[in-house]
Amino acid sequence: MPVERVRRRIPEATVARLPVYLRILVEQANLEVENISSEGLAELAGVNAAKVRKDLSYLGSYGTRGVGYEVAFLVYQIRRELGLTHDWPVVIVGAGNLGQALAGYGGFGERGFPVAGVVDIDPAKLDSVIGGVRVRHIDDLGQIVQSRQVSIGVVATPPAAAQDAADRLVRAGVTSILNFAPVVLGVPHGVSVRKVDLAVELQILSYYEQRRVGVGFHAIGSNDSGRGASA
Amino acid sequence: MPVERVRRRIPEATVARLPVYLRILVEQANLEVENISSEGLAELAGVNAAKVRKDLSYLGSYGTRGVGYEVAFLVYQIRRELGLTHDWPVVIVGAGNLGQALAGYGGFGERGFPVAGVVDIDPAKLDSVIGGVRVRHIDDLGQIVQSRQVSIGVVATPPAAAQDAADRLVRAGVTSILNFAPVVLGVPHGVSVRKVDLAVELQILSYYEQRRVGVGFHAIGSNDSGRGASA
DNA sequence: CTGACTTTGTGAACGTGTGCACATGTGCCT
DNA sequence: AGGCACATGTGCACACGTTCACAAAGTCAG
Ligand SMILES: NC(=O)c1ccc[n+]([C@@H]2O[C@H](COP(=O)([O-])OP(=O)(O)OC[C@H]3O[C@@H](n4cnc5c(N)ncnc54)[C@H](O)[C@@H]3O)[C@@H](O)[C@H]2O)c1
Ligand SMILES: NC(=O)c1ccc[n+]([C@@H]2O[C@H](COP(=O)([O-])OP(=O)(O)OC[C@H]3O[C@@H](n4cnc5c(N)ncnc54)[C@H](O)[C@@H]3O)[C@@H](O)[C@H]2O)c1
Repeated sequence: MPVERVRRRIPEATVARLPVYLRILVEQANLEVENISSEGLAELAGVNAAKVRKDLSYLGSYGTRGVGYEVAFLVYQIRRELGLTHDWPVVIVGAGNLGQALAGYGGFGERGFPVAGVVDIDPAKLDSVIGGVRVRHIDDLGQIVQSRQVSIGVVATPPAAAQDAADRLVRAGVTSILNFAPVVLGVPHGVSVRKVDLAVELQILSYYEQRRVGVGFHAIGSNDSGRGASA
Repeated sequence: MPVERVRRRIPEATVARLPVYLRILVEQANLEVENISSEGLAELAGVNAAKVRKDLSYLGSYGTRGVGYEVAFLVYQIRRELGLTHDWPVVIVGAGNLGQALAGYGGFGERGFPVAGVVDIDPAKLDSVIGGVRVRHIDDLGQIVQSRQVSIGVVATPPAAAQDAADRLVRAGVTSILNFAPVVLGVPHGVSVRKVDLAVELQILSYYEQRRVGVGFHAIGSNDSGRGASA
């Protein structure tokens, strides 16, 4: 009886690396590379080969022993697993310094995250056009989210307004938030939040920089794959 | 014999949280709060109270049982541990969309990371002034790094130029790099790299968003402290 | 068809991080 | 002075993540 296969849960750490593999694989596909070994992919991603194999094994056994992985097929599988088979329109709250840079950046649309809207509370910002999108009033948020089926919101307001922005996003129906303001957002169950805090990143670098007194190197991880080696 | 106490190694995960505690503690200090309990701090930071205590215990036993931690003193200790007792000037490579937003953002200087310089390779970008800093040619990088004692560099160039930017930073003497380009940078031993990849963040959100079919919530961690609860 | 070679997929050992639970220390109130 | 309430600091068990090492599975040349 072909019961729909139960979705394996993929470890958090693996989920964070899959996008990196995906980017590299797409690049390789553009270079007409047809197959890639775990070692080759590991090299390009700056990680251990065993880690690559274990990560990919969560998707299923899609490699061929003695050969490696078929690039195009892996791209397809990772896309599917990450939910990138369709676009995820994004709405940006806050059309300041950062909001404008984000909205004007073409890289998101290319990767399946088109900017469905940019909203701001400041009347002076309204109706300017950034990256082909007109800045609208924050009261239009609900309408934008509904009509464009937005489920991801980006908070790019000053820290003091970030919780308000998040509340409005949630009320409008958004269920995932990427937060650039240096504050901890409170959200209801059922809503995911990821934060990007640049000052924190610099402070972490500062910590290792400070310790680097006479001593050698540090590979830094956590967020990502820091690494030493080569040049 | 007062031998200089051997520096305890602080776990990576703790180092990543200390800046968050620090920000909250500074806020509390501004609100004239004198003492704070691990529970209170945990609440504000969106983490477990035991974790807060363990994290702080790596700095030493600076709490008072029955009372909590003295805010001002903790601020001092965390600053010291993170190496924030003095400023860390930063040089930004790439004066595009993002580089301009970063350079124009006052928040870094406030937190001890003044922008010592912004460089670009495109003659058209030269001599424009962003956030009080004039954009200079990338050939001036060495001079800027030397004269301002810069040890942290920010890469905000297109992906194709990122490795070149990193190489130049390293050659100029920079030993920590914050990379915004979606590529894996190769650097020599002794150089730390952290990367911020916004597309990756969105793709991680996409993964959890996709799975949210009927099911409840997800707290997302890794980078940070995602969280569920309240509104 | 055989055998040498390549590379995957994964069991198992290890290391790191988390969170409970509680003994221990501190301040306050009577 | 003594007792009580409170909050820290940490031992311990468990969960999660990483890496090694190797059998199994496949390729390819002759
Ligand atoms: N610019 C950077 O490079 C940078 C770097 C790190 C962090 N950040 C953080 O990103 C956030 C935005 O930074 P920025 O430099 O763009 O700030 P900004 O002041 O330039 O822009 C903030 C925008 O948000 C709008 N806004 C204010 N309250 C709002 C509300 N309630 N609803 C909707 N919009 C509202 C403002 O009108 C303004 O246009 C801040 O929290 C900042 O700390 C920015
Ligand atoms: N803008 C965003 O919101 C955003 C978001 C996510 C990621 N990024 C990434 O950040 C990076 C910068 O993005 P952007 O939008 O600012 O791009 P951009 O094209 O606007 O700016 C890039 C700048 O780098 C300069 N440059 C090119 N080669 C250089 C070199 N070898 N040395 C020094 N400078 C050089 C260019 O002259 C240009 O001014 C890209 O890698 C992009 O993928 C940007």
